[in-house]
Amino acid sequence: MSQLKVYNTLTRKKEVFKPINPPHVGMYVCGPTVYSDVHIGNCRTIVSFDVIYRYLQHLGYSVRYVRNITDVGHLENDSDEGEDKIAKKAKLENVEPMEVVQRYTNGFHEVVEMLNTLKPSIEPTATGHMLEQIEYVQAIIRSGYAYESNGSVYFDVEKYSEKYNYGDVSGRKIEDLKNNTRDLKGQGEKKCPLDFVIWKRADPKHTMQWNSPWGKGFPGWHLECSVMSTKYLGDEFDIHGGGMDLKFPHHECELAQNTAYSGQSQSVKYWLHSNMLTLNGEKMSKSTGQFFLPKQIFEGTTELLEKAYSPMVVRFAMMQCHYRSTMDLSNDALFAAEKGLARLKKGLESIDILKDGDQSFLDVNLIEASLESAMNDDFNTPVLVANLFDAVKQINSSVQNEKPITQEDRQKLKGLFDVYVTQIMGIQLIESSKSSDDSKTIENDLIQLAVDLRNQAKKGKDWETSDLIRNELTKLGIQLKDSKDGTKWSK
RNA sequence: GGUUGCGUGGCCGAGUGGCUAGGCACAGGUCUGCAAAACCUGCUACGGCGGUUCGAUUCCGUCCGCAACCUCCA
Repeated sequence: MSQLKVYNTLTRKKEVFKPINPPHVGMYVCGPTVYSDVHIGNCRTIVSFDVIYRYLQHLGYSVRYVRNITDVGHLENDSDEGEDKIAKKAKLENVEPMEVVQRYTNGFHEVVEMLNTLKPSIEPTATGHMLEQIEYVQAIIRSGYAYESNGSVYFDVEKYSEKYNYGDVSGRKIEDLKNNTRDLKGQGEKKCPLDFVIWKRADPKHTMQWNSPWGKGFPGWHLECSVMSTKYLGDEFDIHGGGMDLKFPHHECELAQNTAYSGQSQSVKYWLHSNMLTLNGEKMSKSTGQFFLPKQIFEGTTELLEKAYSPMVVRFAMMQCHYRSTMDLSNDALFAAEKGLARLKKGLESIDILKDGDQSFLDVNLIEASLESAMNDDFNTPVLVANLFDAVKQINSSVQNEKPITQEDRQKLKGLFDVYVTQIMGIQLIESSKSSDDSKTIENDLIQLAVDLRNQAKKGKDWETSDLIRNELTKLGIQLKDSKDGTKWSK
């Protein structure tokens, strides 16, 4: 069996994955800031790490998956006047900040559930860890890497970089950062423009504020992830994930905070980053309005797409692209994914109609090895999918040529689909058969009646009538398929 | 401007120093009263120019184009 290799942003290499305390694995992924609807680009990251989570479990690891909800502290910008995103939204809509938080947290959960992602083991919130965050700030001040200034507390990047490397995650050099920092207004409280806020003074009008040793205020955005990851996973843990765009400054700051806090410079063993989703070649982004919402795809209510695509189709489209590559979302891509998914599904169904025999036409172990090695190569789902399609091709041609398969291999082959498609990629091939209510039964019976009538017409070679029925049913969105075994229909 | 990454056939997207994924689309075929669907077969690409090499799409250099980050974003 091959070993799992993961691409570590820190070393920019694929490394053999060795957990710190096997069989336990600690994984922290940056979740959403719940100040507006989650868009489909956000979802890609969640789905990417969902597959990673699922695969680690498949390998037998006991994973503690922590994903935060940012409900305070995320500023609009880095200046002193920078406003908290949630507070701003609450003011705008004249509601409680926690109302904003609750609404968009609910929306986020609803969408990621539709995309069939597993829930994290712990989903902590920033507001729920205020004491821990204040203590963390105090600890960093004690260690000498933070200073108070006018009621706010800043992380001292220059001091930090005397002993440690600031820039490891994003691959930056401190000199370059100094030279390229834009001049922002209102940075007077900082010793150096690179310093970042870990505790922010709140003015009296601010709706979200807590008492602290430095007066009333709220935590800086980067702080919560440091605090909550180490609280639940320890000062040293295995995987930290998030979107590429968080490398700098968010993850860079997080790592610096961790190190300053614990003196342990290897707080995270593997940094994993998923790439961006693009729309017409440009990054989806809330701040530029360049995005669409998941529901617009599921319901087909965006002009950029020709029709609606189900969450499973969207998820499958994501699987056909590696998590570290940018993925361009388009109607063509989704259309192709929809057709491909149907093909995969048909392939699975065809396993049942393969002929019994003493020998098998295909080597199931070989297929299994190909699926496993794809996933072990830094979670390469596109290759996994390609290998599955290879299997489908073999299945189809065997159905055609009536080649046999042993009972044992048949079960094993079906098992592979279940494990790799359903459990690891999280794609439901078989729709959960929702108990058909009465009206649906009647509908089905009526359709069957029309089909029967048409078949009677066909028997009498009354093509005019039979085509009329077929065409009218097509107009209603019902497709008829004639075959040797009779006529089947689908919606 | 700085940093990082990318540029693959009609489209989407893997990967590799020689054996040159996969899906969609397209073409031909099987099936069919005709369709549709399904299935089978076909379709040999890696931005330009140099270099290293027996051999490069893959390594190196350079040029062009694109993107991300450098300010909030998954």
